[in-house]
Amino acid sequence: MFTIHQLRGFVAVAEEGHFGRAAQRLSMTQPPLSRQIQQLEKELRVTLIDRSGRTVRLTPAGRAFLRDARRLLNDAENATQSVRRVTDGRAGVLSLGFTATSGYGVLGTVLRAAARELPHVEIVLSELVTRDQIDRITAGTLDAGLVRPPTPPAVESRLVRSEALMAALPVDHPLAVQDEIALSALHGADVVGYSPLEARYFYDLVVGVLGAADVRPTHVQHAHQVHTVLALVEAGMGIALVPETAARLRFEGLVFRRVRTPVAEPVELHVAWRADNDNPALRTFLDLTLAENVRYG
Amino acid sequence: MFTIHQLRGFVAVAEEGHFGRAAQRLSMTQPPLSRQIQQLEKELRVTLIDRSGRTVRLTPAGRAFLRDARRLLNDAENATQSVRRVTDGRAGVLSLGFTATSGYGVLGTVLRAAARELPHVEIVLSELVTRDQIDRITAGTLDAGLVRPPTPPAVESRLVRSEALMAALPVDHPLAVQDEIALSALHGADVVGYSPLEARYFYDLVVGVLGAADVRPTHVQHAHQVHTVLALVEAGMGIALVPETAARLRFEGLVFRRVRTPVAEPVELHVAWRADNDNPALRTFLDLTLAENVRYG
DNA sequence: CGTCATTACGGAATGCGTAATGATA
DNA sequence: TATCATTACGCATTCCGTAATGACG
Repeated sequence: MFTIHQLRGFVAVAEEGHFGRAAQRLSMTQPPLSRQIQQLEKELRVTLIDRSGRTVRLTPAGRAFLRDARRLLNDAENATQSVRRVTDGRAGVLSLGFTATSGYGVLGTVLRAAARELPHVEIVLSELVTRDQIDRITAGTLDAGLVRPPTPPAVESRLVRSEALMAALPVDHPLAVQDEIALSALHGADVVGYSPLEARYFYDLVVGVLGAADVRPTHVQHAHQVHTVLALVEAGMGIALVPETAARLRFEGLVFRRVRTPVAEPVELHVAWRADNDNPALRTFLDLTLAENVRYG
Repeated sequence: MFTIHQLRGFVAVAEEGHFGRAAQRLSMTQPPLSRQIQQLEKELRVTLIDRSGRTVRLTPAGRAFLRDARRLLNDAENATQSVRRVTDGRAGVLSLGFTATSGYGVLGTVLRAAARELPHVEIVLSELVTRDQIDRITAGTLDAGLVRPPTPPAVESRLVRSEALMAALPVDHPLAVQDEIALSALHGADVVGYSPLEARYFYDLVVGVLGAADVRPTHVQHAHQVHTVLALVEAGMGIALVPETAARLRFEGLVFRRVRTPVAEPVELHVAWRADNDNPALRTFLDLTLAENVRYG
């Protein structure tokens, strides 16, 4: 196989049309350059340069090879630049998990910021519940995840965004006339809740918020996912407490109202990753995700 | 810049996941392979392989570079094959001239045969009169041309196809009722002829054919190109003698009739080229063009 | 005969293989 | 401690530069 050095030599000679000038351009003397080309030709078993005259003229094969040689040199240079970008975290592949709910709000902001700031980083997305994300992060098949707390000590995590709870209720519900709904108003009301296993975080959150206020509603139904909960509300099964961003899911006949809770924004979304993950794109991705304009943008 | 050898080494190690086996595959021992990779990494200023354990694990940068390295090796191999095809005449660029009239018949046959037999040869076409084709062939800017004889001694040429002359005449012309028209029928008739300068070959041909038969028609008009001649015939200016393949130009209100000439097929088309042309694609192209199935296909 | 490419030759650098060392599971 | 990668060292090859030769205009 020929050498990249030989390609350089050939391209220089072809472009200068002169061994002497080509050698000068390559900071060397003519003889080794002459041998380089000879060796390249021997390797290819093809004559690239017509030496019948004293002038340098490419053969048809030489002209064809010149294009390929230029492209190869260019690609080699690009490969170098590209791999350096990967170590800088400015290129590469990052696998990112996210929960269904985070997809309505934070994920879009994060992806837009990444597309803008890290155009060479390809982000591979997987919608997964928090538990599965943590498993995969631990196993090393996921670089980062947008998850609900808590996270085990084995993985790092930081708060990305916290948001308020809102009440979702049918537009014709008596409470819908109010701008803001007190927790006490839910006492005895029909409430659509979350599955204690599959939606552990929201289950605990809602139970905690209502329990602290000593409000005991009637739990009429459980669902795994926020959009299912909203569908049940729309079907008239009751009221639900959902994160603020879920209000982006426009359901016909559904309204959202502020709920005053002890903690103003009790719904937390964290980004989680493994401390010893060596993907450089992870660092730049985390810097980006934890930047203020992404957290609140 | 890194070496193609280093790329080979890296790809082997990455694929085998083991320096020893990779070295075996490359028919060498581990130590130089190990150094090859180190040098590649030093050159790139990037760590490609995680050596923390005893196992070979690629870093994210390594995974990214593996793709590029494979592609570069593949492209280099392809470039070698490709340039060899050029010297075989099975690839490359061939510039071909043709006269407007040859475009109606032979050219299509030639191009179809070339596309079938020489798929890697790109044929660049130029429509030019014979005189300009000869000039460019002599100057070396045209590899071959489909021309009318005669050609000067400085260029080689071979007959590609000869064809009969036909009379083109308006559908309502008195002579149009005959299947075949005798030259003597043209005596005194209005005939649309060819320009003695710009269409020298056809001018000489028609004058020669008619003169030998001692037929003296009335030359009403000259034109450079066959399709112009036909347009004049259609306009009722007279009869014209045109090559057989020109009958492919379907003009409304125009019919073609056989003409009995001393030589059955007096219209010749030749392929011309310069003897010292070093484009290997020219040889294969000529072989193809002069093959029987192209000459008569 | 002057310019330009190729061949000739000597020294430096590179690269492989064998042997020794180091590190990990 | 056994396996696997890296470092150490000696030898062959490669590659560059200077000098000499050859060829075209």
